[in-house]
Amino acid sequence: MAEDLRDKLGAQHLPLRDQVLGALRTAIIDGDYLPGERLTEDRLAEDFGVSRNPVREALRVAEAEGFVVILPRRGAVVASPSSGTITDMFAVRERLETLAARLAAERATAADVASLRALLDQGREATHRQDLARVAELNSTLHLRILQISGNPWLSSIAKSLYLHVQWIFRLGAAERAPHSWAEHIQLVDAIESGDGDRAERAALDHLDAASAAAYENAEGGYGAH
Amino acid sequence: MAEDLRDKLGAQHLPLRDQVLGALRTAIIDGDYLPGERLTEDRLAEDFGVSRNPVREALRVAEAEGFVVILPRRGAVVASPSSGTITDMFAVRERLETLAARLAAERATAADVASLRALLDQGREATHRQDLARVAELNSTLHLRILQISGNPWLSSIAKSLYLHVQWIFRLGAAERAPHSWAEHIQLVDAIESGDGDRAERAALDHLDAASAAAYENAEGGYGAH
DNA sequence: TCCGGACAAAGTGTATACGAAGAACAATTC
DNA sequence: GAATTGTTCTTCGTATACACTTTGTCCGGA
Repeated sequence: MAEDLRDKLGAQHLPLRDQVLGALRTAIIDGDYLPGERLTEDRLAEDFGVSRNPVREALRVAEAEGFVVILPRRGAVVASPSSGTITDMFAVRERLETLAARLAAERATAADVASLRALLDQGREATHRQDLARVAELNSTLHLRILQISGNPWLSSIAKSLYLHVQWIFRLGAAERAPHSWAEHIQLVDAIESGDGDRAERAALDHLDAASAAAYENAEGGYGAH
Repeated sequence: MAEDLRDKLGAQHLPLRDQVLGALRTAIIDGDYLPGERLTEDRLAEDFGVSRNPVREALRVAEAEGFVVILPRRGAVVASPSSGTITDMFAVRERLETLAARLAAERATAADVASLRALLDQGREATHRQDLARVAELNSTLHLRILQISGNPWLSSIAKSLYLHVQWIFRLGAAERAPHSWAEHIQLVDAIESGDGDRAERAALDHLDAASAAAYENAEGGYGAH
C-alpha cells in the first residue's frame, strides 16, 4: 500500500498534512490499518512518502476525530470501535441527524431538492447495476448533502465526522447495507421537499433506526471490541 | 503574557503540544488573542517558550475545534464567532445537552448526584461571596460533570467542545451571567436525581433557553461578526 | 495622483538531524 | 523464579535549512 498512496499524494498540492490526514482516514476506514494496529511515525511517513512532520500533524487531528488513540511517549494506534461505541454514536446521531433533516426541510431551496433527487436517481440506477461501491458512495453524498443544506456548520461538521465513523464500522464488518435503505432515503427527501420539519425528523429517525439495527447486526459478526 | 504562560508550561509534563493547545484555547477564550488576530507560528512559539513544532500541532487541533482558522500558506488567525454561529451552536447544544441530561438522569449513581449537589453548594456559597470567577468555574464544572455522568464519550467530548465556545462568546462580551442561572441548575440536578429522563431533558432545555437568550443579549454588545 | 510591476521581507511548508527520555523486552544475576 | 540491568525502539522536542507564497513597499511612468 505504500506505493499507490505515495503516487496519489504527489499529484495535488494541498498541504501535505491534509493529504496525509485524508489518506490516513481512508486507510483506516477501508481497513488497511486495522483497529489496534500500531502506527509509528516512521512507518506512516514511509507509507505516505513524506517526512515525519506532516504525519505528526495529521495524527493529532486524527486523534481529535477519534480515529486513532495516542498514548504519550508510546505512540499512536488505530482506535478500536466497541459495541458501546456504536450505541453511543447512534444516540448522538439520532439527535443530530434529525435536527439536520428538520433544518433541511425548513430551508431547502428547489435547487437543493433537485440535487437530492438527482442523487436518488443515480442511487436507484447504481442499485440496479449492482454497483455496490457506487451505491455506498452516493449514500454518503446524499447524507452529507442534507447536512450541508441544513446550513448549520457546527451540525454539519460534527455529524460528518460521526458519519465517517459509521462508515468505518460498516466497512469493518464488511457489510454494505445497500439495497434496503433507498426506500427510506426517498421518504426522507420527500419529507424535506414538503418543508414539514416534523415529518422530516420522523423520516430521519426511521432511517437511523434501521441503520442502527443494521450496524448491530453487522457488529455481531465481530471485528472485536477488545 | 509570554512569561506567565511559559512558567506554567514548564511545570507539568504532559506533551508540550497539549500544554500549548490548552494555553492557546485559554488565551483565546480569555480574549488574550482576539478574533481576527493573526497567530504566526513564531509568535506563538515565543509566547509559549517552545519551538515551532508543538505549536503547529496544537494549531491543527485548535483548527479542528474551531478556535482558529488556518489558511494554507497564509497562516492561522483567531476565529470570529458571528451571531449566526451563536444560533447554530445553541441549536446543536439543545439537542445534545438535553440528551446528556436524560442519560445522566437514567444513569446517575447516588455518588454522582452527591457530587453535583456539592458543586451546587459551592456555587451558592461563591455567589454569596460575589466571587464571580469562581461561580463561572463551578458552572463549567457542573456542566462538564453532567456530561461525564451521561457516560457517552462522543456526546461528552462534542458537547464539551461546544461548551468551550459558549464560554468564549460570553467572555468576549464580558458578561458573566452568574447569579440567575443557579436556580435552573438546581432544577436540573433535582431532575437528574429523580431519574426521570423527560423531566431532566425539560430542565436542561429551560436552562439552555435562558443561556441562549443571555448569549444574544450579550452579543448585542457587539464583539463584531465581521 | 494613481497605477502597475519589480523587488524585498515575512511566514508557511517540508525535510532533516540530533539529543533526551520513556517503554518494552530481553538478558543477566542473585 | 524474581528482581535488576541493559539494550533497543520510539516518541518528543529542538534546531536548522530552504523552497515557495503571499504580502508589502517602493519606484517609475502615465
